[in-house]
Amino acid sequence: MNYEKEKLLAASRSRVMKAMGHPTRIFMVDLLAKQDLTVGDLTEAVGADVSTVSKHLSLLRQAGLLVDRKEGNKVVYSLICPCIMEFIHCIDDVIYQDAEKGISCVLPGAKITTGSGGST
Amino acid sequence: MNYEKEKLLAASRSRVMKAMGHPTRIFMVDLLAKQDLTVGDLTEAVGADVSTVSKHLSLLRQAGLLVDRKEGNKVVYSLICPCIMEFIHCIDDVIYQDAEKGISCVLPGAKITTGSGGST
DNA sequence: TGGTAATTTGGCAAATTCGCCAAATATCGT
DNA sequence: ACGATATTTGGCGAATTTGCCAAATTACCA
Repeated sequence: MNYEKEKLLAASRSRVMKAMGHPTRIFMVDLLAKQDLTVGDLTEAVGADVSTVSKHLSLLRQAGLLVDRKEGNKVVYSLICPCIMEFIHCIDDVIYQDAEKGISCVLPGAKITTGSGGST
Repeated sequence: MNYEKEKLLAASRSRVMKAMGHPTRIFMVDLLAKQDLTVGDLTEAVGADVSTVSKHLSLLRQAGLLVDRKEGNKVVYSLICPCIMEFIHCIDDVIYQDAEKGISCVLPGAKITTGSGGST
């Protein structure tokens, strides 16, 4: 089989995934899920150069995840699709499972039985 | 605020996202959502070098998205978390919205109202 | 045991991404 | 209009990713 359509779809999907495949970018998406924020706000939260943050935001906007609007002096960014966070919580499930396997252990509240405690 | 926890979480999330942030890799995840497949099967479907596919699969496994098992001569890969596909379908929503804005237009069956008729 | 098929690993060049600085742009307040 | 604040863009070196080839590894079968 050729999988032409599937590959095109995969290309589009991967673009959106890749947009979120960066710590700073998904961190900002997380913040924006709670409230709209200006570039300045996000810059302070992220703790990187403004230009870096601006470029990350631009990338997320191009991926179709964010919209921006001008408010006086500032630019306010908003998350477009509320379902994104549901989606991200699904990812968290994967992380939990990883954690159980000892791959990573960073989810707040994750109950990791490290140490010699026998897994069944 | 410091956002320490949030940043750690973001790092984990971005790892999983990044794993799917590649056309070939998310294409394989899509295929594996329908049925388990061997490296050989996937290599044929993808159309790249076996070693390339193997490395992609290894990366997805390390991200906690796939598991592999040996069956005789071959290695069979399976998608761990069924919810991944729901997650991906949420991404598709973003793509649809992008398409409406003319950003991209690749979803099969997407109804894009550009002025001129496009593909059949 | 030798040969074959299936998969993984090492290595390397090309391509892409990342983050900072400096400069440009836009808007506000006076 | 001028200076200050907020954001974007250009550019560059550093780091990472990607994909192919060749070689190593593993399991099957005669």
